[in-house]
Amino acid sequence: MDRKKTMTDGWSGSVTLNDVARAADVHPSTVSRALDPDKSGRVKEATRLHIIEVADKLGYRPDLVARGLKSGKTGTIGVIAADLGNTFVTPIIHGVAASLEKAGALPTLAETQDDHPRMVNILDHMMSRRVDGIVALAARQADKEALERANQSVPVVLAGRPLDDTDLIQVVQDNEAGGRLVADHLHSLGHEIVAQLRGPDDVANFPRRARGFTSAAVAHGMQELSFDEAAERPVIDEGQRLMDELLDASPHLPTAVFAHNDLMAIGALASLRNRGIRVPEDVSLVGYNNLPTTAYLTPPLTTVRYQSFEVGRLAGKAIMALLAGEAPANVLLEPRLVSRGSTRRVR
Amino acid sequence: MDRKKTMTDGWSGSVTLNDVARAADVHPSTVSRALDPDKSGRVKEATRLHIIEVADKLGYRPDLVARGLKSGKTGTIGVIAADLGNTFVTPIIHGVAASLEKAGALPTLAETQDDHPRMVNILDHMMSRRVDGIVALAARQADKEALERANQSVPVVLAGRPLDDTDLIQVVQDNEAGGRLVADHLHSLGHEIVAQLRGPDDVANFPRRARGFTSAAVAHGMQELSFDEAAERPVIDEGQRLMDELLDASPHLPTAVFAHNDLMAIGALASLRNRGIRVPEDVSLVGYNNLPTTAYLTPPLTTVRYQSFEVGRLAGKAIMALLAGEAPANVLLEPRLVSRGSTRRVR
DNA sequence: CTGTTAGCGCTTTCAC
DNA sequence: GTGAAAGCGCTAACAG
Repeated sequence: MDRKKTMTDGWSGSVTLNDVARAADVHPSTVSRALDPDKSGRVKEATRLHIIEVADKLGYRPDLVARGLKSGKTGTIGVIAADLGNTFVTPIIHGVAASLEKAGALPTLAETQDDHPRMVNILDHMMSRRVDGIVALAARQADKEALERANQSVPVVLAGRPLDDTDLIQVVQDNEAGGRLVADHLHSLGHEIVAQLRGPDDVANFPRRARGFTSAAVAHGMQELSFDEAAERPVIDEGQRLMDELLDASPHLPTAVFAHNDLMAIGALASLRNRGIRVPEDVSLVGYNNLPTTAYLTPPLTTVRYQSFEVGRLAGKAIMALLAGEAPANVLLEPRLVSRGSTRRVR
Repeated sequence: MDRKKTMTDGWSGSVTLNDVARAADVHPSTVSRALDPDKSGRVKEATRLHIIEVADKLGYRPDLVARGLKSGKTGTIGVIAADLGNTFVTPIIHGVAASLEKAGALPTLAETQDDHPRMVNILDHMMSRRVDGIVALAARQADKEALERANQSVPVVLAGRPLDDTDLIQVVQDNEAGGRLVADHLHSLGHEIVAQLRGPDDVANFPRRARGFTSAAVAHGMQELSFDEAAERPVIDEGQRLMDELLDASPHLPTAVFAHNDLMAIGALASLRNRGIRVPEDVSLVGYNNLPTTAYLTPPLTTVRYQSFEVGRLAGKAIMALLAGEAPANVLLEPRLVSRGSTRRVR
């Protein structure tokens, strides 16, 4: 490993603007100008070319940290997720990264584990690092004040998880509409007795889905089994557990079940299968998010498309717009039902 | 939005060490010492407490950018993935983030899209940002020199994707052993005619899996159908396409197929199903990675466990060790076969 | 067009 | 124990 050695006698990365200036026999500020696309006009073409040549030969790399100290901009956007292990957030991060790249910015990641004190810590830490902005995928209602406080210092955009009663810019899906779509779909198939497997209450997506579903179900005159227990976390195991409990608690089977996300639906499917209840022959099942593998389940899962990448992309765009002094609007993406084999007309 | 206003008259984040010094009526360097855990001993207890109190009251946050300029350490580790849309990398990033957090560092992300020039750009950019180290998940053989060059400046660790003929520290799984496990498993079930659906050649994981599989198959006296086409990318669609081609090209069916990852296996399953070929009755099928949903497919997929989170965690640990001047060893994690319903004894 | 000067916020000698 | 002074690498007035 050469690093140790080269570190001592100066590796390529440690060539500074001053070194270039000395080698090119000009003043540092001239180098600064020559290398800045915006200002290279103010430098004589010949010197500019000379400087660039010298800089190249020396392997000069601008120090963005030093530049950041001066300019106040770090080119870094903090991205705060609840849990990077959750496949739902990945496409959002992907989208954010794609948007930032166009502006030469880079995302820096942290995880709250859905823990409020951790969220506060992370916000603090990110301010200390002078991130230019924050995209929060992890917002829970409890985090609202902390996020709004952060927004006093740098722009904050919420992505994928909305918050009630806030002025923060939000890029999310219309979850109520999504819930309604599911109820509409089930109604159109003749279902009259339905139930929900709820995701955690404190993540606004889930109560909104529930509200949309219930309101449409009521409007259609459907009967919803009352089952208010919510999953601790919206994961496969919890879906299975809730489905088990619903089956144990209910005197009669619903003809259709709406699981608040695909992972919970997969768990529900396992629960039903274990008891010999067939999907969709005995019970129809709907998920949410349209994860890539849901189409390959048996039966393929009916679900609601959540354009996570798009959410991330637009959130990234919004944060860059805020930094440019513009005032981006909230975005509410429209859900779309993806009808597959796990739902069928009730006999 | 208060930001604009507060930006003008000074928001909480802009309280500097100098402000604290002035308010506490001491010299800036005393504040610096009082707030540095390592040096707080050299400050009188009373002044220290006073300073801390004042700092708190003013809402002082150290500026990590300024500190970084001085110390040369940014507390940032560059993480380079090929494609954040690939669910295989997410747990690795998750693991890296978890390890870094313990050291107060944060990952900064970029994507190569498996494009070599982009890799070079990203490395450049990350050096410019003075990242303290780099964890590369995206290594292709073509990137070797660029990564080794970066390693002259800051420590580089490879995670999840190995590289041949390099001294870079690597944290990966023993893919050859994984391939052998699959062949052993199929042999133990009496399979004699087998085939592989190959992942891209330029990602060392896949040729290694292929090599391990073939060598064990040969050792067991099994016959491997020659089918050398490799997927462009290791995804569902490509798995389906390759399976289709294999079926079209081969005069007789293999009794078992090894898809180089789970996504390709899912595609293969769809292809087989479309032709009325049953898994596992007619053909056994094996994947690789043990993605969470594979257990819920019909049939549940036999696969090889890849401890991605662990790979990330250890890679993060390795990079922090390198920064601490230690010399971590390469890590080669042992794969484990997860036997499920998609493979059965041949009749 | 180019050089001079100053300083971003912090740490770190070196004095006293 | 604390203060003074210098400087990390860069940019941004301001001169000339």
